[in-house]
Amino acid sequence: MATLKEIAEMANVSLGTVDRVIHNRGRVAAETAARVRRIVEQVNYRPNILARSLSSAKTFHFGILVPFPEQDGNYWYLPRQGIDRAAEELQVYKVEIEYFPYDKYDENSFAAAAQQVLKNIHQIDGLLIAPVLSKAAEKFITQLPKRLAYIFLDSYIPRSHCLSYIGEDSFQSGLLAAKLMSLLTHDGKSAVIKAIPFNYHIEDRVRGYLSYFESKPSAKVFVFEASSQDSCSFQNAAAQILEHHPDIKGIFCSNACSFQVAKAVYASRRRIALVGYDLVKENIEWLEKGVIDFLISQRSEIQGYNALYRLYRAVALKEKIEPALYVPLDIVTKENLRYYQN
Amino acid sequence: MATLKEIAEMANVSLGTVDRVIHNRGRVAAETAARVRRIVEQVNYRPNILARSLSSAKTFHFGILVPFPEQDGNYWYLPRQGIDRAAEELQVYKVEIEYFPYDKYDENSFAAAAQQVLKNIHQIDGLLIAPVLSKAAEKFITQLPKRLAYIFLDSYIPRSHCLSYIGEDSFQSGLLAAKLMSLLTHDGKSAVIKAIPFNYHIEDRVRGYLSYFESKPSAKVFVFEASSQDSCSFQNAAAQILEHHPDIKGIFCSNACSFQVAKAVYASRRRIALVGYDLVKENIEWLEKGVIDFLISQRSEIQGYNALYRLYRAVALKEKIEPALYVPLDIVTKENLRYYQN
DNA sequence: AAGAATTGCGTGAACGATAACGCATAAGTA
DNA sequence: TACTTATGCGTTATCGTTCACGCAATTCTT
Repeated sequence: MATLKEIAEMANVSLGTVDRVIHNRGRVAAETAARVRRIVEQVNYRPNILARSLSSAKTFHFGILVPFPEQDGNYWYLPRQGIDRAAEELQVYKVEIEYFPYDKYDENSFAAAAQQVLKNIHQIDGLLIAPVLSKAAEKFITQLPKRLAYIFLDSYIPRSHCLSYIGEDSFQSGLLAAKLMSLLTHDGKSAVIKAIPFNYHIEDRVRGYLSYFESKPSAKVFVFEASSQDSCSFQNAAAQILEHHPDIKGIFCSNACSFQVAKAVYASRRRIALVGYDLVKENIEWLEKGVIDFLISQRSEIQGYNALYRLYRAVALKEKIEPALYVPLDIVTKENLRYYQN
Repeated sequence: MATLKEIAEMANVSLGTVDRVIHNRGRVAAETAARVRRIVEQVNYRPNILARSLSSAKTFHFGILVPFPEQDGNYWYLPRQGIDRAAEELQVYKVEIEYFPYDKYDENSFAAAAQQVLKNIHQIDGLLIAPVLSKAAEKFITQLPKRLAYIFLDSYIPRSHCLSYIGEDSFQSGLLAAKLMSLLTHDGKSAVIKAIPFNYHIEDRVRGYLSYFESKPSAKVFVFEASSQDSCSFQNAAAQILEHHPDIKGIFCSNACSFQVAKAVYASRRRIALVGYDLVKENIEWLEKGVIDFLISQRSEIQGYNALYRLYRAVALKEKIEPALYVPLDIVTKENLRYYQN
């Protein structure tokens, strides 16, 4: 691999000149610059990242705008773990992160976090945003300086200038859930518990689920709602379903609160197929107990890890990154669970 | 993070002395060494990897002993992809790899590859071994110099001094396959196609499969064999099964040759549940077509990637690494396939 | 006791990039 | 004309290691 020094020799200039050309720092004659650039192309120069981050005085500051970890049945701990892991690895590359957590059910809370970010915006080199509160987030990103890079995690805002989106394909994930339910119940009657308030992901999962069964009219599906803010709401909803639908064969829980549903199913002493989401601690316990049949995992830890890494690569290494990364939808059951933990 | 220079100042010695202490290069008074070591402990010194690999003249050479990529229905391309990806990333850290591929059905071929390795052994810093031919591999590792680090990929040799094993838990993987088959066929009669010649993994998968159904006597299971050396053998075996067992509900193919089985199932025009292994190209096609219902993937690409990375971390960074990494057993179906492809 | 070998320690040149600085020469301004 | 300012380019210190080298002081030879 060619070095700046070698290129300098080939172009009959000094190392400093090559450096100036590469970084467009000016103070180079047009002719010389062209000559250098040609050679740079020719030898397919790639800067040595090691040398760069060793020499560069620059520290990168990334802001992380995500919901409080406890929210959505402790779901938000998972991406955070991945973010923290990436941050640790990136320490040697002079990367520092700061969390600006918010309450995902409170626009004011998001606004306050956003305000914090904007206050220090000149010393922030990039943002990782989970735009769960889409309206508030949409407003926020218009207030960002144009140069500022940001990546969306988990959710997405169309027509934004985000560098990349990392998350699941929710529709397909609902479809997958339906396929599993179809196998478990032999296309029996099933209930969907939709988390409210409105969330793009959840809606999409439910749409995916319903669309799978559209072609199977024998498999009846009923949709119910439960509030993801109130931890008991899912349990109550499930209990209601079980009480009023003695012929129900399965329940699909559209978010990480599946353990609440499991409690109700367990209490009913009936054999009900249960498909849910995400490897939060309590879900894992109910999966092990055999009350939850399948959990669909969206590799939440990996999502966080990859998101921060991509932000780093885009901002620090100026790499072009893929506009979207759809993470695998892992099907987790009692039999393969242990290999997904950590 | 403390640097050598800082430690040197704290210990009232020069940078070079600290370096000698840390690397046990001698030429340091016992007293001085102790003093330096205490401070090194105290400040929890971690060498800066960037600076290290930038300055170090040392290039690491790792040998890769794996079967030819085409073997086992092109299976061995997958780990190789991961190894290559890791090698590319590790280039800046001065890592070079060399393949010593062998024919997994020919002990002589392995011996020849091993001979090649031994010939250049003094310039090799570590080995990645897929000890598929366990006897030959066992003999080989006794011939290695004691200092030489090696990691097992895919398969394992007990009582060896390997740094780590990376692969699947085959028994559990067979169990998982059985669970899926049980769902697909409602505990109907199923056939297992066991790949021969003898292979520890395959045996274990089959044992896992059978053990799952032991508790369900209604679900009859028959075991057949097919040679993984002869590409048509699986197709023929499947055709035989389908012909002689009109009441069969599902086939479990114990290795990556599942696409051969799919051909036979497709030709029979019967609706047969089919569970197989690994995301090789042809398997993916039959999964998309709906002939294969589930593929269990052992993250073969990731296996390769992680294996080389661990070898690097163990040898170059002298990190302690986990003695075993059981990769997740991914359940891949038509609905979530696309997110597993690369 | 004179010379050789060993021990203890410091020095300084890499590695490849960043970025400040300095110094000519050229162009613009009063 | 004498000055500032801009342009074009080279030089050099720095980041944190590695590692060869060199030079005393000490110890071992014979």
